[in-house]
Amino acid sequence: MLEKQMIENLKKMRELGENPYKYRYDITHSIKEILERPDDFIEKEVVSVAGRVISKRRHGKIMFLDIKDEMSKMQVYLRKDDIGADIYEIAKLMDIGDIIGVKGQIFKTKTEELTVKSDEFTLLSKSLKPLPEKFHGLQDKEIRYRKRYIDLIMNDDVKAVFFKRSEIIETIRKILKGYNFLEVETPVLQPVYGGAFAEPFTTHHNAQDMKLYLRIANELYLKRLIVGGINRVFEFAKDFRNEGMDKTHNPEFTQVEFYQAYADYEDMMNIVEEIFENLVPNGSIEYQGQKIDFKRPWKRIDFYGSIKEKTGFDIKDKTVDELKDIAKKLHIDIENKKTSGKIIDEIFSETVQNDLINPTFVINQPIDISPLAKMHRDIPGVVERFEPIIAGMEVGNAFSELNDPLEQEQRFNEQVKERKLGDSEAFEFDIEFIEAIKYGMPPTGGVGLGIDRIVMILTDSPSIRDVILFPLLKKEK
RNA sequence: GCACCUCUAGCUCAACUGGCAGAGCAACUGACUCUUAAUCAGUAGGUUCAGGGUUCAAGUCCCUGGAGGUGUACCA
Repeated sequence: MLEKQMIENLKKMRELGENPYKYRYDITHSIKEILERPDDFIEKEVVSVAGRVISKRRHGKIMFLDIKDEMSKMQVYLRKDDIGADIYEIAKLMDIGDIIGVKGQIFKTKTEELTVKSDEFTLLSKSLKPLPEKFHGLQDKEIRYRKRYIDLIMNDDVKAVFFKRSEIIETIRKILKGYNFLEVETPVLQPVYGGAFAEPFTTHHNAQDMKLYLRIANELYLKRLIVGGINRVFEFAKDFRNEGMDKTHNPEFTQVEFYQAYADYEDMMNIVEEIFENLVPNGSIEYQGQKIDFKRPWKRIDFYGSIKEKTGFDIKDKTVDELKDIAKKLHIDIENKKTSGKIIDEIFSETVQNDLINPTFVINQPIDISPLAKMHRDIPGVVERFEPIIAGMEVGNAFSELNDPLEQEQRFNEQVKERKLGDSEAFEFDIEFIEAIKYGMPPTGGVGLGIDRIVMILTDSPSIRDVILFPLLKKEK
């Protein structure tokens, strides 16, 4: 009904000789600029601003509007006597949601509100769908995610999250570029997937009649570039994992991975700390009611050691049956976990991970859950690896990269075995990657950081869907 | 995947143990030249997510399906 009325208003505008969809409009100032230093504008230069009408108060021959541009909103005062009777007729046909431009001086009303006194009024784009009610805004989560544009129109804090997201990515990029890392692009479509434990999405290339996977990670390609002599390399990558969705998982998500030749995992911990030092300049933030302190150096805890400390059990060098027994004693459900690596990992996340609120590097993970990491130089059975944990969330993964091709070959073979034992997430054997590192890969440190989770933490968002503009939803039926 | 919850006007929400489907905002008509959740008078607006069942009677109870949320599983 309302839509019918809005189309009716559009028609009436056309009958009055108005084109309701203009081509351009000269804006002299953003509303934000005017609000920031009002004294420079009040009763001074003529400004023109443009934005969406979000509310309308008509009083006979005058009207007040609130318009909103990208960042801010401001009141507009329209007088029939100022803009002319013809234009005032157009203004009367304007609906909430229409996009307009106004030109005039800034003044303060009796109630001290900064207002544009419009001498010229231009309807720039007629809307034909009613916006949600102004006071309660848009609450329905389904509409907010499915039609994010309405969410952005109505909810300023949502817009702020995505501006912040862009800022975070820019900060990371700037730091890496500052250290002469080269930004590259590597394939999303991969004939062999690898670099992480996950189920891939599969697709098909018709012309080549070839099965392809959407990447679950870009690690093995970036390492090829290290082999090729690009000594510092990074990529902001959309990765895809064919798995369940929850507060911290979306099937497509963003990671930044970076690799530095001649560095080890200690060096990479320093860069990660530096990145967060820049992302959180005042040293601490609050996330979901908990204070998080980012001051360097971050706490480091040993993978096996922290489990022992927490539970009293030393789970290193145990058989699968012994591990199952320990898990049982700790009341951890490991029904679906078959390999010792999976059980160990589960014990860790159930006992230690959730309590790590302040940024912590969990270091020296077991070798059997780290097929791309180099063995620890001193401690047998573990690798040189760290996972940064913040607010109980794993926000990254990093190692001194394994560059011994024969050992890598062996590790892939282990994965193939696990795959045969039923672990559908175990690696495929990537023979081309082995070939690449056979040409010689320098010692290298590498890091992957989960951008979405980092944005969640820095914007105090409880769900990954709040930091992804268009999170995956089922098709509407 | 499983469990629980939700789905009513464009939006935000009501409707008792089954008994005429309602309000505010938005919209429409009229009044109003400093209002701001403008005000005042009036008007209109519904496949109650879809389909089936029980009943004299279903928004409400039952079944099937859909979408969303929360938790859990999976997921490094």
